[in-house]
Amino acid sequence: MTIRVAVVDDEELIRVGLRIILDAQPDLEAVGEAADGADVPAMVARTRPDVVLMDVRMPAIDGIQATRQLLATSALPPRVLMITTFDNDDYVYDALRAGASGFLLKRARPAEVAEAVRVVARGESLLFPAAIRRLVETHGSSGGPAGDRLRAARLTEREAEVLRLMSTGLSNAEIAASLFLGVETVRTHVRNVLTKLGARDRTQAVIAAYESGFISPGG
Amino acid sequence: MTIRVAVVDDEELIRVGLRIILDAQPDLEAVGEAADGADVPAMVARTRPDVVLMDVRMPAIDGIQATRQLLATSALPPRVLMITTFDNDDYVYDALRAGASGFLLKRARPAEVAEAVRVVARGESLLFPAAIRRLVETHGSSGGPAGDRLRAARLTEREAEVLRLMSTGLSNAEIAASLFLGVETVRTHVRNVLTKLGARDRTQAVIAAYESGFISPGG
DNA sequence: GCCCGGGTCACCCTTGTGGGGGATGCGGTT
DNA sequence: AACCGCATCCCCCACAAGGGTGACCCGGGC
Repeated sequence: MTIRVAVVDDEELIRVGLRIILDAQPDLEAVGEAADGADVPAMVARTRPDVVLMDVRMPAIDGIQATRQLLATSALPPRVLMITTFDNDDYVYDALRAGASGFLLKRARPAEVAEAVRVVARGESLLFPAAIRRLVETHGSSGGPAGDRLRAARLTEREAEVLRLMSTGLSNAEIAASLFLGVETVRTHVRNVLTKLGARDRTQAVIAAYESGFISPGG
Repeated sequence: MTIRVAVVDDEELIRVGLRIILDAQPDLEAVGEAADGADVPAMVARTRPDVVLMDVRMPAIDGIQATRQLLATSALPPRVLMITTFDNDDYVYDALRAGASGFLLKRARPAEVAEAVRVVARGESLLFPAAIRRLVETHGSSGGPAGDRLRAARLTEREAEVLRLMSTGLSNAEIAASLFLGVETVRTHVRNVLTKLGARDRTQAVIAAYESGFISPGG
């Protein structure tokens, strides 16, 4: 029932810190560590984590490569949460393509770390705080991995419907009128959509919808 | 208090479909139909609709001409919402010049149709989601009631820059920080962008940016 | 039986947003 | 000189939006 988590980072300080944070949660359990991407396959095979917190920059094999190997060679691969400083995240797109489920800021608070682990363990994704911004500005998703992420966000039918209406520019009240619902209900759905997409507001959610291919320009 | 709507389209299937959609809404009422622009004046005089959904292409008199006649000859003309497939939008300017209040995609979802009708019935224009396409970059022609709208859609460099940042999901404060401006300045630019695009809020503006090609998914 | 996810709706609270003004300076144009 | 578009910044105000929390009902799985 507990979520098994492994930590991959070349800095021991980070590993220890994350382990403490994780073990402090009743539903999380730190089951393994690795100091380099090269050690990941063996460690994962041994400890069978549900989620791997993976640093990007590491001496021998970096987090992107390690993630790619992991998801390509394993039968039931764990979810991978990339650890990033956000200072230089040109690799965001590469990480998504490699199959990462989301991003975790190194300066995230313990509660955020724990929650992020739970989210990806559920099979959902954590696109926003770090990722979409770069997706928009730099390379393209081109209906590729980002689309999988959004689909993996597992919106319920109602939430997807609300997101579609949000993406046409409707306000909460208008969505409510269109679906014959109360505004409070729409607000609930919108809130769930924002949470699941990691979006801060409806604008970011709509951007995510476009960037992921959930919505296509021109219809 | 119900909004009276008339449908003008040469395809009966479209007319029936729209009528069903409209009558399904408690606040909308389909009051008239016409199969060609030539029949519009008489039909409008008889049924006195608040909004006319007008197809562009019709056998004898097309939607542009019918709209022009309607708004020129009637004392209190109804609002006209052009129905378009968006395949060929060369007539967008002509439609706006003729006095159309907005555009409706033929593949629009029922909820969107209903909402579009409500919007134009309120006297607002609906440049969404079809018409923006060129407005951002291109400048319209001159003259006519819609000429101002088109000219107004020309964004200044600063406004375009702000729109770009809005389209990455940034808040006003974040845009201000990015451009080393005061928040009030950004608010002014945002307000101008919204006005020029006919958008009600930043979400609609971002949608317009995507729909117009001003922003493309994937950068 | 119970639990749980989904959908529905309610309340509180804070803040960002957007609409309405206006003011200033600056660089072109006429 | 007068004008105007543009950019910058200021005020007030109303309200939608978003976060947090809790509630109810339903249907399905344990």
